[in-house]
Amino acid sequence: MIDYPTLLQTFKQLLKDNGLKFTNQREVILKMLYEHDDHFTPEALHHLIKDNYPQLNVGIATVYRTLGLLEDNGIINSISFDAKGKKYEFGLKKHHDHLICTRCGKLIEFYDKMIEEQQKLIAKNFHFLMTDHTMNILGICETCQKANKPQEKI
Amino acid sequence: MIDYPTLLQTFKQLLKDNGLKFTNQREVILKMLYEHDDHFTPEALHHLIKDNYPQLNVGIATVYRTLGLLEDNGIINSISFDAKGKKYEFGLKKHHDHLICTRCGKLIEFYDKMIEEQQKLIAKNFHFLMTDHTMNILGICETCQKANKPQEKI
DNA sequence: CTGACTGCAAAATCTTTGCAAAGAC
DNA sequence: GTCTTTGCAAAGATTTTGCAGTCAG
Repeated sequence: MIDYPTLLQTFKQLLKDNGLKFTNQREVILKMLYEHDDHFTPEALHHLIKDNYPQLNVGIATVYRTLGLLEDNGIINSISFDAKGKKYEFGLKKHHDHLICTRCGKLIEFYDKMIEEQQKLIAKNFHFLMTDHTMNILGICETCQKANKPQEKI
Repeated sequence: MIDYPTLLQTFKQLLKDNGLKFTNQREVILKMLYEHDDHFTPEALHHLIKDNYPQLNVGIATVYRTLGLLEDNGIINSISFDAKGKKYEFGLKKHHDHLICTRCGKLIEFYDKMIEEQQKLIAKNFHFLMTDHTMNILGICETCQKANKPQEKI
């Protein structure tokens, strides 16, 4: 995976190329997503940053604006799992797919060689030059299954 | 696919089994989703119903409540596409995935048995109760590869 | 009759926007 | 110094909830 100094360099160049400015807020948001191999809602990320960099006093609006910026440039990815918004993860890492719990929103990453191979085959059969793919398996995670064993809501 | 009278019967039984009542509003919402092979936001569905059954005067809250009820029982599915909410579709039909051309935006549906089976296996390994899954293969279609047209956003 | 359902409006969430002050270059 | 960015608060957009009247069984 890309190392942090290189990532930072790339990010700075990207900003420069677009007449944008490199700010502490932008760096901290990038860094948090790089360092944590996890998926964050904008709000969770905001909390995390406030805890780690209280003196910066980052506003939630800046978090949203920076996430949009990073996503537009392919540095992070977002996943929509329900009506309660998106989750973001650092994007420049090994390809993987997701299991998403539709009750608690938990995301689990997985990689399956057979599926990757099969996708290549499908693309080939349709004479498609595959550049990317996403797969989400939606369902109910083990914890939620146990927690809600008796079906109550009709 | 299930025929409407059977679906209605199933729905009524489901309600009865849970001490819930069969109402005109609930039937109309079910019927709309059954009859249209399309994806609706709650708001779009609300409009459609108001246009078709103006005398019922269905409230948006009832649409949300009924969609939740139907989804919880697997009669309809929801898809999250961005932070702006979900779309719903009738759920008791054949699954398919998509190939998407990033140059011309063409969308090709496909179904692959091996991938479907493999997904089940993955869900099982994670003790996930799979309710749905989506797979999109992004790339360049045959036509666009030949045309070698300049890249543009979908 | 009784308890569930409904529409309405208000509240709750989540995200975006306007703006004056602060900051990057 | 100039133009972008920021935090704040207000506005938007979407979804949920409280409640009194209505309706199904």
